[in-house]
Amino acid sequence: MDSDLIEKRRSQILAASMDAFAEKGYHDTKISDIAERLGIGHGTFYRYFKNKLDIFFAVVDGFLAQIKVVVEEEAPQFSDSVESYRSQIRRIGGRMLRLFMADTRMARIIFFQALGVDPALDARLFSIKTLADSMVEAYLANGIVKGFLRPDLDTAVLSRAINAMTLGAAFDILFAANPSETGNRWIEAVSLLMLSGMAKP
Amino acid sequence: MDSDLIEKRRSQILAASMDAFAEKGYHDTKISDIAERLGIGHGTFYRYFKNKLDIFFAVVDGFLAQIKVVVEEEAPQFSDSVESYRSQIRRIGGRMLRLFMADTRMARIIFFQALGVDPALDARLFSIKTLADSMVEAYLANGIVKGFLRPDLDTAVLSRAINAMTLGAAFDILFAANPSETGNRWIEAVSLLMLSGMAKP
DNA sequence: GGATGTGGAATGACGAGTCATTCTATTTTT
DNA sequence: AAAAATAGAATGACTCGTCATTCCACATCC
Repeated sequence: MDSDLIEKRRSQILAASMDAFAEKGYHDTKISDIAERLGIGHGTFYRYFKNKLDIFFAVVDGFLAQIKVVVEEEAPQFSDSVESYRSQIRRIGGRMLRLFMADTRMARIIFFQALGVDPALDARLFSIKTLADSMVEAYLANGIVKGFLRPDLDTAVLSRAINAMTLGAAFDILFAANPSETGNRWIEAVSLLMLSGMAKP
Repeated sequence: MDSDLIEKRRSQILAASMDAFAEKGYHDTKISDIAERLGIGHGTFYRYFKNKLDIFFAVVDGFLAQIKVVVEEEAPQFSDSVESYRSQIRRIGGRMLRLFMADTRMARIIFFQALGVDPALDARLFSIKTLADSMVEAYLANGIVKGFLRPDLDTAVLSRAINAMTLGAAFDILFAANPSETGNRWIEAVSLLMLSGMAKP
């Protein structure tokens, strides 16, 4: 009845599931593992979630929604110069990486488990990727229009390349001794690469 | 006795497994699926492979070995100028992408299935990544020494970033209408990005 | 004391791996 | 060269363990 309590239970189960999935992976996690972590019977689980896929979906989808928010919130702010673009890169990159740093479990699940469990989930991941790609591409197009980026850039490919680096950074951070320092190094190195390239001027 | 025939059977099973794994994924592929594709009894499978993990390992490891060869073969050739470095990027990138283009099934398996099946396999993937990272880093270090790359580059991070883009390219190619054209676009866009950056000069 | 929530035993589906048996091809015997 | 013997390759019914899911007896709360 008390929908507050129901919500509370649901999020307890969600949290325990995150631990379990991050630790042992989707297929090796039993419903009873999740229940055991909470000290509840595993039948109880089914009062709160339809089935195993349901909860995995909930776990992953919650995180994807957060990513989507970051991607979309940054969308409308276009810059006018290389300098403001650079600080934009830093800010968006920073937000994205902080998202991954905030919950190592989620990052682990996304990188190691999410793909290939269920077609619908794959599609979800894919659509976020596509969204991120087109957002980055819009930024590049803006830079070309405003005249501070080269006019001949292959924006479709470069936007994907940039997001690939973001993913690479998030992955790297997972194993870094000092995540936030590592994150900053990535942001600096990538923004330099993006704007100036590596060749000696 | 005839070890030729045994080898032949093994590779038939290997090929059928690749199809199956690429199509349905590791967990959803039954040994009987593989056998069915070949029109053999599933008991026969066990004459040629120890178990399910054994064949998955064989499939993935074969491909990883190919990647390793590409990575290692390119290692010793250091360039002296931006121009020769650029053509080096093109050549190595091209070889790598052709590897992924050559067998879409393998690329699918690597991206969607390989991770999280077995710790030993994860470790294998990881070690290839590390190898690739240090190879790219050696190239960057060479460029700095030779004086055609900026001396202040964060080579550790940038080498990872570059490999992340390579992976991004390979992934993109998987879904491209025209893979080889897409591959070339990636190579051009990334080599431009790497050397000159995107900012208008 | 009824309604609602909970635990964990019971169920059933599923699939990996085994093994006794059959089949086939090659070799040996007559 | 036909018949018999042998090796070893192929088969698939069967076993066995593993979970996801269901069900119901019991507890807890109003």
